[in-house]
Amino acid sequence: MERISEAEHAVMEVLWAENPLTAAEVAARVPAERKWSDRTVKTLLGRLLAKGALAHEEDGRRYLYRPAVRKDDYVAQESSRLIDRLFGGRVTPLVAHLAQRDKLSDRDISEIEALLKALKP
Amino acid sequence: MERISEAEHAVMEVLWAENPLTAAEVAARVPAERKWSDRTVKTLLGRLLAKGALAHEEDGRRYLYRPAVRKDDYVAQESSRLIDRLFGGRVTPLVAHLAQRDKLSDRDISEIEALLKALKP
DNA sequence: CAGGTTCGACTACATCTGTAGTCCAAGGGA
DNA sequence: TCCCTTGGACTACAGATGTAGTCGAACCTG
Repeated sequence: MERISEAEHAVMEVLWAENPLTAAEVAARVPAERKWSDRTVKTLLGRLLAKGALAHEEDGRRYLYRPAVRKDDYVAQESSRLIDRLFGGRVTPLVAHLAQRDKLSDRDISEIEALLKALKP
Repeated sequence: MERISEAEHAVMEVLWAENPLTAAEVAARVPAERKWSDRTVKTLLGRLLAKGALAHEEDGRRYLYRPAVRKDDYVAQESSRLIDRLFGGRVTPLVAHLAQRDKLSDRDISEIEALLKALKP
């Protein structure tokens, strides 16, 4: 799976949320803070197509775009990437780090505990 | 704190592990898989200096480099970045994701549970 | 049917990255 | 002293990325 850049990721999010969409529809749904012209969105759609991250079907003379990679796979890949690079591939140091940096609220802690408990046989 | 690229990060790791070091010493300590010429390492050191991620003191006509940002801060920043982008800034979904993708071994689970228990008042 | 509109394809261009190469001055060895 | 080495500064250059602009064909509107 070819690497998806940050800007491209914003486009993927739109299509993971709803698809298929035309280029104009995607542009309309990209978060407004980006302030992208629709040219920009089209460029990103083109690059994502070329990377195989999107598929398209023709609808008259337009394309309807839909994801060709699953969000979950993308998220897994990016997460692993970070965990490998910063924590030697181990999850515990990541959690320890978050804990130490006070990134975990009491509520987070409870939720995660419940989650882990459910995982145990 | 200006963004540190992946290649630059490899150089930072060397200096976080041991410092101060000369450029040649850094080059000697970079993981061999990188197969970087020492020119490359010098370029990266220069860029990191320019970004303020490193500090240098003069030692004769050479520089001794040392980190100017703490590893922990860097790690925190990169972690937050990912969690914000992929999990809406919440940690629980990250852990849930890792769990669901079988990234958590039984041992991870036990370790994390112990860690969380220690955090509770 | 003619002209404006909309599409995708292609082109542009500055910046960042990865990976070096060149240049000149300071040092060190013969 | 003279040359070779070593150091940092500056330059290079291709590929990725962010952010568009241009162009020709197909459509719709009047």
